[in-house]
Amino acid sequence: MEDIAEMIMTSRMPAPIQARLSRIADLTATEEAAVAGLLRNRMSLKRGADFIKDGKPPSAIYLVEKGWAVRYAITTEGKRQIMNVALPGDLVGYHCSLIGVAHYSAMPLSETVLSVIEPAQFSEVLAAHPKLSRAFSRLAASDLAGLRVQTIRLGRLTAEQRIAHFLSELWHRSVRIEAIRDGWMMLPMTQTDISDTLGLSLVHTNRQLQSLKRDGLILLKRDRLRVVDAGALARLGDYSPLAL
Amino acid sequence: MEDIAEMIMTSRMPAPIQARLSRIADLTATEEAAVAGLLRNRMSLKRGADFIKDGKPPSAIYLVEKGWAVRYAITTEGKRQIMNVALPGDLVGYHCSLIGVAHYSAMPLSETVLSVIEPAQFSEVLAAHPKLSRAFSRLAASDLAGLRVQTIRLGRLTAEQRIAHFLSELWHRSVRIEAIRDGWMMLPMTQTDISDTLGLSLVHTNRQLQSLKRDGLILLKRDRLRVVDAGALARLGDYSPLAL
DNA sequence: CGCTCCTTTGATCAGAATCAAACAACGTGG
DNA sequence: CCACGTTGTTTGATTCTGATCAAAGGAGCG
Repeated sequence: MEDIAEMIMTSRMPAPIQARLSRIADLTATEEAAVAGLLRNRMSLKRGADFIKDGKPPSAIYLVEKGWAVRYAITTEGKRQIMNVALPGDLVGYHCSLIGVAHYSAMPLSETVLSVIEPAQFSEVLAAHPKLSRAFSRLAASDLAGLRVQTIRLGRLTAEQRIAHFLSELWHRSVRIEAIRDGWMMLPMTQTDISDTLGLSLVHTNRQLQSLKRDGLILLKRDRLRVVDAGALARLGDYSPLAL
Repeated sequence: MEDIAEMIMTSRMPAPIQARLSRIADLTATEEAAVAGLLRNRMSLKRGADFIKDGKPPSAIYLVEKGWAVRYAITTEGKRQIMNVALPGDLVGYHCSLIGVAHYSAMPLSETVLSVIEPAQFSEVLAAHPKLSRAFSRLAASDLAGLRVQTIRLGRLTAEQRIAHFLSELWHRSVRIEAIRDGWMMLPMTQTDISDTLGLSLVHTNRQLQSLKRDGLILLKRDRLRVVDAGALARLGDYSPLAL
């Protein structure tokens, strides 16, 4: 019974965004259907395939369904800064499509499935459903909040703290979207990706990660992470989960 | 004649936001009046008087009319990180009011005049005027863009570059809002404020500023800044003005 | 099996933090 | 109107975090 109900549900609206929105506002069947209507086009990309390019007009709005993606920019000196990481259920490119030009690039970190949303259709749906409009505004607000946290992380935390803080955030967000399996989280980021997110050098990132392992706070294999002592890690990185 | 026309104009909608919105979309008289209706309550605050407090539900949305304000947070170690600076025409607290809790504090850097907007009234107006709604969404988008730029600045620029980049941004934004008088810009920030924005120590900030003065890129007095060679400063800081 | 990408280690260097203290400007009250 | 306290700026000396350089291991893949 449960299963059937769930299947019907997910056949209407893909799981990640469904879970996300339902935590923000509870939607009527009509509203859910409207969202589902936006998400009919899927696209599968492999690591590194930019789907938004800095300086170009974005061609769509993207919803991450499976896998991870990052927003990033490259300085004239060729250094890369990753601004944030988008997990399943996160929307990428909405605000760029408002301005008409992307001010960052976006790419998947691993094999990733995206829903491709037509901007015009998106604004139609928002206009027609005020409750959805509000829900998506809140999603945008949490994006903003995440960026502000990134600012603190880069500006005022030490290398060790940044890593502890960042891993805490990833862990916490993964818990929220139920992406922890058997106590492990898939972590499709290289250490280079992590350093480019945290404004550190690769070598230093590597050493700090090792130190966290040595201290028994985390376990880290190839592409999986396990946070052993989430409390201690959060305290070390001065991390507190965002409201919402 | 000009003066009278201008006075009528400003009696409808205060100058800073008027200029801002009109660059984004051209509004009808009705829409302008709707905005003006939101901005009837003014408030004057002195430096340091928090009008948004981290962790508390924000009581209103604020529009900076005169003076500068900053969004900031304090780490558990007591370090302050300023996330961004709000100049006249900038909106503060909109997204916090959506979430219902502020994830930063905000305070004026100097004697500052704010318009206090009732959140409920604000969303009513947005609901009633789709064009305004879109215009404010774009404002929000440029906020986001500014934060992303701050991320790059903190993560991948050297101290010298950060300062050059930041001063370039302030200068450019001041030009946009016509706040340059006789080639000088009011800069109501202490060097401590600047260091807390750029994630630097006070001492280092001071030395880098002096170096920019020595190199003839800027002139800096007590509370005024003059950018002598905007091109060189921008190049040094890898700054490029945001679209919009 | 050989290539490529990623991680790890070692050694050195430099940018920026910290510590300490003097100096300058400002506002206030006597 | 000046003395004084406060806040902000400047300077000097030292320390340390984290960058850079160089190169060796590992893992996955065609």
